[in-house]
Amino acid sequence: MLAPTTRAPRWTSQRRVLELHLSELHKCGDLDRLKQIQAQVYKSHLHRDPFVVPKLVSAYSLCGRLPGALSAFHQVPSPNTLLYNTLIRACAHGSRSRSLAFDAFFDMRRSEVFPDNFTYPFLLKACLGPSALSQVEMVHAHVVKLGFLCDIFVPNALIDAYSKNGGLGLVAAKKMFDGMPERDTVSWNTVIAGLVRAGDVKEARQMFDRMPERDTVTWNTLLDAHAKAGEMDEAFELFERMPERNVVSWSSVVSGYCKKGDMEMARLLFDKMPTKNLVSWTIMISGYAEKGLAKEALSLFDQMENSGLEPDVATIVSILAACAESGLLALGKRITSYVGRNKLMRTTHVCNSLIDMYAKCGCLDIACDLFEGMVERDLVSWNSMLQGFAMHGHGEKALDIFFRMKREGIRPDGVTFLGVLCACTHVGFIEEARKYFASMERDYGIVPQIEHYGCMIDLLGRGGLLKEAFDLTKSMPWEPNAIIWGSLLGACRVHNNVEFAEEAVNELIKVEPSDAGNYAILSNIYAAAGRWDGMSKARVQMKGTGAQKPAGSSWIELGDVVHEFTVGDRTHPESDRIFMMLDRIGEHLKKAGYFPRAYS
DNA sequence: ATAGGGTTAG
Repeated sequence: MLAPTTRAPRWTSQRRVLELHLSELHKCGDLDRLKQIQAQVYKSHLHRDPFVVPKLVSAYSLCGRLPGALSAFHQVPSPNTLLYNTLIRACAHGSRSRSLAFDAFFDMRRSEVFPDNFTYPFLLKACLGPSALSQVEMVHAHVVKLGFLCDIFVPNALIDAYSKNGGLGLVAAKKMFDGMPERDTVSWNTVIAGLVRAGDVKEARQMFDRMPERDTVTWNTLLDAHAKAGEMDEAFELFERMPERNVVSWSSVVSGYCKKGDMEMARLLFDKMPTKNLVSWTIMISGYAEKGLAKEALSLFDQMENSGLEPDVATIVSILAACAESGLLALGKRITSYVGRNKLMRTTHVCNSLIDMYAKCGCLDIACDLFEGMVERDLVSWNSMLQGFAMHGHGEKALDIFFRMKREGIRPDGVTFLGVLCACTHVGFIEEARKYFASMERDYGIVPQIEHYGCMIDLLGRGGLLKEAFDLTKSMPWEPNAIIWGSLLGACRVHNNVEFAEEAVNELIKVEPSDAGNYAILSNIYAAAGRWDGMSKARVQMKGTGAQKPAGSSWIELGDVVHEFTVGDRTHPESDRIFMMLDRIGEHLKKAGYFPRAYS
């Protein structure tokens, strides 16, 4: 028998309605709606209600408005465990507010509000960055002291947090896993994911084979690991063997074949997918875009829209990155017009991707207009613009950007200095470059990475300061890589220095023995110096390694067709006319007094 | 009554 309906007191039903509205916000994330509801909360005097406020806090967090979450939190004079937990989760969510999660936690402890088993998984999400490992260790100690290891969610979250901290963290994660009295599928999946992240696909696979019960996530993790490692035979074998496939499984194989460049196979599987979501479309479109296949990418983008799916920020950013990589301006412009029609797309992130894409495609004027038109510029915006100018040889403009960002109080990072040093190279500012390089760590606390050394070495070498360039190479805290030896070698060629060149090329061959270009360069250097003995030695050396030099290529986009050219290639339909034009240009150059170097 | 961990696009 059902009990007769009892009428709840008016204030209770009002609160129920508000709670319901607030939990609906979890899905849509509508900020205006949230503000309306918050006004209702105030009007009903529920802004201190211990069950309503947590919902407000998480709704604000889901809308990406941490200040709103914080102010809702601060309305409550003495927050309880639930409210603190929601706040910690809200802070852990954003990338800039992670330290606030710990502030909230310490505040919670000071107020003698007791953490529970829900507190720690949230707090562990906030452990990222340089001091993450010690943070995880601290949380681990708390957990042990308060005895929350018995809730399997907590050790699982610990495994995840530990495993995100490199080799040392992975050791701790495995130790945690081994010490658990009981493990569930998530425990296994988390260690396996950690191993994959660390690049140890082999051990991940061993654990996968040892696992008592695998779910779709387990299969997907390993499938994707193989796909990302370029091992598509293994990936496809797992894909066929797995008992159940979902969108993620299909997306992973499609993505794997795209990365391998096997677009036919990728497309075949993409067409066979039982259900496609925004992610799968993004993978396929970006795959085409990255390969410069404009027609396919454009037509697929239209098909996606026709199927009723709205691209989101991630889709747009991903496609734009692919366009930037291949120089696919046509699709980039199509995306730009899409962004222009959608107010939701006017985010800093999207704008940054547009600037990067236009800059890399050589349209610096458009990139510049976009940059100047931005209302809110973040570090990435400044870096993209700076890098864009530097990359295309506009050293002064790049440095102007650097001075402007300093004036506006933006803290530069390592990427900024990479752009600055690159700009100095283009304008031959050796003295300035030395100054900036020295100021990185001293004034900004940025430890120069091997890329920064590479820039400096390149710059000194180009300037003819070969001795200084070699000295810097040897004083680096790392073993020089192929890029560094290569740029030293380039400098030796320009400045006709055979002694240094011999050393550089021998080192280059040590780190990159299968690149035939290196032997060719060595041989050319001997030839130029009239040392025929050395020349034939280099030729023999190359034969011995079976090295092959992949042909370099250049390409240009006209309309929406990308024309690609390689050395000696005569497959282009207009080939004869192109070579005729090249000859004419060559004549003009000679008349203007330019003679190509004998060896380059 | 209340909220939580692992995989895929960036």
